[in-house]
Formats: sequence, structure tokens, C-alpha cells
Amino acid sequence: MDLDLRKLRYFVAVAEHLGFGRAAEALHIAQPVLSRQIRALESELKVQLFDRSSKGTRLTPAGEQLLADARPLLAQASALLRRVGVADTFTVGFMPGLIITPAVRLLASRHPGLRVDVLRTTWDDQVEVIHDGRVDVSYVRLPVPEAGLRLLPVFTEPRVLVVPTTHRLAGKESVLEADLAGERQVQHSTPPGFRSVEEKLEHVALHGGVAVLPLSTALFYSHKDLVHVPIEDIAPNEVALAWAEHRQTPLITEFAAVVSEIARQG
Amino acid sequence: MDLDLRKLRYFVAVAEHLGFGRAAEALHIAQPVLSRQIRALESELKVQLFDRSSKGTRLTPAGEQLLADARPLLAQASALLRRVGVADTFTVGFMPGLIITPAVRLLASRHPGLRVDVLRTTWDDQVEVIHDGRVDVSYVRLPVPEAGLRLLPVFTEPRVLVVPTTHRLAGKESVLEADLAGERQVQHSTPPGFRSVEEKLEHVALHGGVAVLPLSTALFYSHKDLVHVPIEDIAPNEVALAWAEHRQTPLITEFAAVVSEIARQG
DNA sequence: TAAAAATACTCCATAGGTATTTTAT
DNA sequence: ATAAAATACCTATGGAGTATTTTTA
Repeated sequence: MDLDLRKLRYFVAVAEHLGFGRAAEALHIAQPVLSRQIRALESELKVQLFDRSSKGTRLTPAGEQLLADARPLLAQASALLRRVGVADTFTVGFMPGLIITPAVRLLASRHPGLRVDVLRTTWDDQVEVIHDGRVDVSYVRLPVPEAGLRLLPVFTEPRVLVVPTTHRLAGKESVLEADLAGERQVQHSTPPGFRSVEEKLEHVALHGGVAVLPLSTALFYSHKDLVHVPIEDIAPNEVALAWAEHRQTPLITEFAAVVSEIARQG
Repeated sequence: MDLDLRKLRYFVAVAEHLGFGRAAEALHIAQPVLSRQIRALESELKVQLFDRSSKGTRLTPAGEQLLADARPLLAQASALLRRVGVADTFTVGFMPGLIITPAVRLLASRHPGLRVDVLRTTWDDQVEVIHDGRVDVSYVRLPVPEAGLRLLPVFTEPRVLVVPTTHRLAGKESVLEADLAGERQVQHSTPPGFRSVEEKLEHVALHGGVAVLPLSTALFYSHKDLVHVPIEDIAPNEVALAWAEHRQTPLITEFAAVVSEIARQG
């Protein structure tokens, strides 16, 4: 009668690992248990979800369909738990280009039982995911609407100009903001509205123009037809760790401490 | 670790009935079971959900919060089940003003075990709810985008003009479409964009103008400052039962038969 | 004291475990 | 022959029931 979220979680694990043995290991349960649970799910839903063979396990079309439905449902359930303050997993959001592994590893190592997830965000949802509970904390690029948030500055970094290799500014040691006068600047909000940094850079590579990005982002998305040049006099980009000011859990406090410790060292 | 949707459903029932005894009855379980399950949920979530007293049971703020989260989650889970073809409840959508109780009652009486729900739709979502599984079938007002739908015509009805009682056309026996020339017609899509018939009629009552509505809608939303007049030469409004062309379940087929039988008699 | 919820107990369905067998390459 | 999944069987947790007690207006 009611859908069993545990079975659904098991199903997603099998779908992702494409194998019962591997999935069982990841779930920390025995393989026969998993086989039985998936069979039970199949019989409850009256649908075959996997084609099993000794040479790999594959999703049926019905399985693909269920997987597409199951992921958001589990995410919503997880967000609900986070909103009421029961952490099943600790989830860290981050904007592209930011390095979060040291802090995440350190937290995970201190709490062997805890599952730690990461979620990549975009300009559009970097704050939203904090408020709706998809993440516990998130690395954001300022400025952000600060209402309801607690912010911990992590570091600042210069912004650089990204241009095609053939561009007149491509060879320079550095440029000034004034040098950008007359350049077509490709921005996030520019129609047709780029939804990702990749799209923005691809546009610059294909159709020219210039983009201004934080240094770490430019390094992360390095592109063979593009180069970047420091801009001397532009305000630096600030990165902060953010979380909801209600919902101050011990784990959030600890993670914030870990992050500022690492930032102090690095 | 995983949220238990059964407990969540029990919780919603208690919140809606504001009492364990009444909720247990509605859920067809014994009262002590429900008490235990809610206590278990409270202890799993480490939050008190209800203030209990012998004189009524009330939600705590945390309970209110959970209720707001629980409803959409349960709805999404239910939609998932419907998409994979496992009906836990049979849900019938309808546009405002349409009378669906006879068909719904008949279906429910033929299947004593089945829970039948209804969901009111709007112009904006009358088709969407069919495709995303929030309903099994829905009474829609044509025209609709027919892609992926099966449609069963149910009946046609005249459209009437709705005007303030003080309007120059208010007293007429009937009018022609030509009489509307020069009138400010308040339409669904007219800025500022009315999201409901109520808003539209309220606008007409307050600020004048005219609205054209199906007769049944005008009757359903009768308003003391408004009257309606038949329009002789306008195309009648058509109402159809619609469902997703994949997902042709026996229950849907049966309901369609019930509906067309009732339509033939009425 | 009467109505509502909580507790005590019993029963049974089912998740999880280990050991073993089946199946397909 | 081997690797993967399925089956067999056992244990323990927890959901559901009935009977009863506690609580409070």
C-alpha cells in the first residue's frame, strides 16, 4: 500500500552499480538480502526492473522509468528529514571550481558512521538548495541574498578575463577593467541565458566575446581554445560557506570549524 | 534511516482529524496502533508533533512544519505508484463546476476496497495532472493539447455571458456575440493573470467588464452582484474525460464506461 | 466520571544474516 | 570453472490486534 523508501533506495543502488553484489557492498548489507528486496519490489510494483545475467545486470525500460522517479522522491524525503533536523546524510553543496574534498574528507573521517554527500550547484540555485534542505551547508560565491543565512568567509580570489586564443588581449600579462570597453561581455544572464559555465565558455570559444570568471573557475574549466588574463583592478571574488540560520546543528558547526581551519592553513 | 511513508500517512491523518480515535477509524486500524506509530515517529524524528489532551489534539509548530512537508511527499510517492501502474488510490480530476459525484460514487461502490480521491484542477494544470500521474483520469474542458491523451466526450453546454447586475446587458433574455463588441472581456490570460474563476468573477464584480463562462461554471460560482445571460450564437463548451494513452488500466476503462453510461442517461 | 490516549501482552510478517545451490558464460 | 544471483533456513525487529490502565477536563 505504501511505497517503501528503503526498497527504493536499494533499487537505486543496484541501478547505479549495475550489479547486486557491488550494490550490496555499497549498502553494507548481504547480497541475498538485496536480491530478495528487489524481487519484493518487483512483485509489489508488478513490473520487472532488471534484466539479470551472470554478465551484468541491466535496467529494463520500466526500471529506467522508475529510476527517474525514484531519485527525486528520495531526494525530497531526505530534504524533509534534514528540515526537521534529522540528518541521515550530511550534504555539502558547492559551486563549480571550488575544492571541497579536504574538508569533506576530514569530516567523514571524524564520523565513521556518517554518510557525506556532495551536490554541485549553479548560480541560480546555490542559495535555494540551502533553504529547501537539499544541502546542510554550501560553498557559495558572493554576493548572495543573505536573508536567513549564516555566512563564513572562506577565501577571496582574483577574477580573470577569459578570451579566445586569437583575441587581441590574449597575449597580455594583465589587463585593466578599462581595456574591456567595447568588448562584448558574455554574462550569465545574457540572452539566451547560459545555464552553466561550460555553455558560457563554449559560446566564447565559438562566437568570440569575453567572459570574466573567478580564477579557480577558469582553471577548472580550462579549454584549449581559450586563455585567461588577470584583471588588475577588479574587485576580487569572495567565496563563503553558507547555511540556514535556523537549523544550526552540531555537524554544521563542526564543518564550519573544519573549513575555517583548512582555510587558515591553506 | 529511511523515512517510513506509512507513519507519515498516519501522521497526516491524525493532523487532519485532530484526534487519534477518529483518525484510527478513518485509517481502519486500531487506536493503540496509531498512538504507538505516532510516538515512534516522534522519537525517530526527535521532535514532538502533537500536544495531546483529553480535550482535543493539536499540532505543535514542528508538527505544522512536518505536515507542510509530508503532504507533497506523499503526493509524489502516490504519483510514482500511479506512473508505474500500481493504483493505491484512484484519483479523478475535475475542472470547477463539473459534477462528478455520481460517477465517482458508482465506481467506489463497485470496488469496496478501493480508495477514490478527487482533485480540483485549473485551466493551467488540467492536462499536466494527467501526464504527471497526479490523477488517473480527469474531466477537462476542451480544447486541450491532445498529444498523448485519450479523450471521451461527456457533454456540451452553452456558454453564458457574466456581467454585473448594473450592466447594460444584464436584463436581456439572450445576447449575440456581436453585442459584446466594445466590451472589456476579462479573460483567463488577461494581465494580471487570474489563476482562478473566483478571482476573475471578483474582478468583474469590482471593476466591471464581462466574462464568458460555461453555464455550469456560472451556476457553480453564482455571485450576488453578477448575473448571466445566454449567448445565442457562440460555440458551446465541450467537456471530456481524459487520461494518458499509455497507462490504460482496467479501472480507467471501467470508469470511462461508467461516465459514458451516466452521460447517456442524463 | 467519561472520553481520549497510553500501556501491556500476543501474534505474525518481514528485514537481515549465513550457508548453499542454481545459472550462464 | 567461475562469477553472479537465487534459494533455504534462521533470528530478531516491529506492526497490528485485544484488553486494560492512566490521564484530565
